[in-house]
Amino acid sequence: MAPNPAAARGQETRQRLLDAAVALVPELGWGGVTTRVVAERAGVAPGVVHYHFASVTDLLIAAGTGFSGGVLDQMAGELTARADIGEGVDWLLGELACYSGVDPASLLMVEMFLASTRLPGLRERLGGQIAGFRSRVASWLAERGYQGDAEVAAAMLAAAVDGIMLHRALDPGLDIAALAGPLRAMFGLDR
Amino acid sequence: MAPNPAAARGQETRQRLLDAAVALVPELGWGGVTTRVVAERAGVAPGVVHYHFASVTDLLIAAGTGFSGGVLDQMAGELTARADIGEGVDWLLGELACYSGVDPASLLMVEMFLASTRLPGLRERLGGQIAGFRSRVASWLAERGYQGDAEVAAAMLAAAVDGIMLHRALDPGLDIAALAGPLRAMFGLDR
DNA sequence: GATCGCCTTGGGCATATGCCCAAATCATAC
DNA sequence: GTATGATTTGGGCATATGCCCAAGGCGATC
Repeated sequence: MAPNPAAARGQETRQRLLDAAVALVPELGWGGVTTRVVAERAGVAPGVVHYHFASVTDLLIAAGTGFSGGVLDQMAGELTARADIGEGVDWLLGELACYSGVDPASLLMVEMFLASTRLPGLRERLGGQIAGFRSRVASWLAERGYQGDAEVAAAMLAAAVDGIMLHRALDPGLDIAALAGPLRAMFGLDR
Repeated sequence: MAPNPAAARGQETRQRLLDAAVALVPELGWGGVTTRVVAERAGVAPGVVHYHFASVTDLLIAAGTGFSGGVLDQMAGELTARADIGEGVDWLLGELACYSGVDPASLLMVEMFLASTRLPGLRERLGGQIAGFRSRVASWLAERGYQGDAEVAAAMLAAAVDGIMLHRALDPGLDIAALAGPLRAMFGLDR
């Protein structure tokens, strides 16, 4: 089976559709991304969408989980590379400062949370990714000598991160750096 | 100006539309609520929607902010009635246990967060309500002897609550009670 | 009974949507 | 040159959408 060059081009336009979807969901909302809009953004004819994907929803799920998987994997990798918990929390808050709460990445994540309540397929995939993230963070916490249930602390940390993201969307003036105090206290630091 | 009875009936059907919208947004998503669906749920003809509201979006904003205002007001009232911070945090977690994360109230709140990024009018109103909630909680924290910046702690608490809500939607097995440990630690309790 | 205000009805218009499909395209293999 | 295999095209269909509007109640006032 020779590596068909037409097939290769096909994979590339498929990727362009995925990229377009990732960009459009934050702009228009999960339900606002339509066949024609995503095709136009990707620079292809409308029919291509249903050639590469069974439905618009399928495209959105593939695009969303592809994005979230990458983000969570990289974030877990960088966090667990920190030498101690305090340093990790500080790094995490630094990262959060880059996310305004109304940036595309944050919005896409929240859109996926919501859509997953109506799409079992998405829910299963995203839930698995988050569980993986939590377990990696929990191992890191335990290795770095966290006193208490590391699984619970990791869940609380992940929830806090997303909560902060959510609230920054409404109040851009929220001072991220200041939140370090309570967050560090949560892990028994600064005593 | 006599209290016109026809006008009174009008206000009642207007309220039925608001109630229907509050029920439908969690079921179908913000963008999934259409003129005809909300009219049918309210038991009125489709035309009524655009008689009482300038647009479907207007209806959704009015319904959403009406709901969130009530929830936040009541929650702030009950929380700040607690005698000390530890008791308040425990009560809050108890409340959260009632919200599954996929219950209508939680979903409506998150839908509003997202929609507010695309609707300045909604954003302004919802942002104001959250700010009010935070300032009430901050006063309560300060009065109860919280050591540190009460405004920051209130913001972190509110964010944590919403983050927990978000994560429960994906992982119903998340043990709320266990989160009390890190949360209490955040306020310097249990030392 | 006639008049007046407000609410309600149900249909209609222009537009947008998801998905489909016969025909066109195009680089390669023969 | 022609056949092959895929991708791509652009239009089309049935349906759904937001918003509008002329006509119809319906109770209160005269």
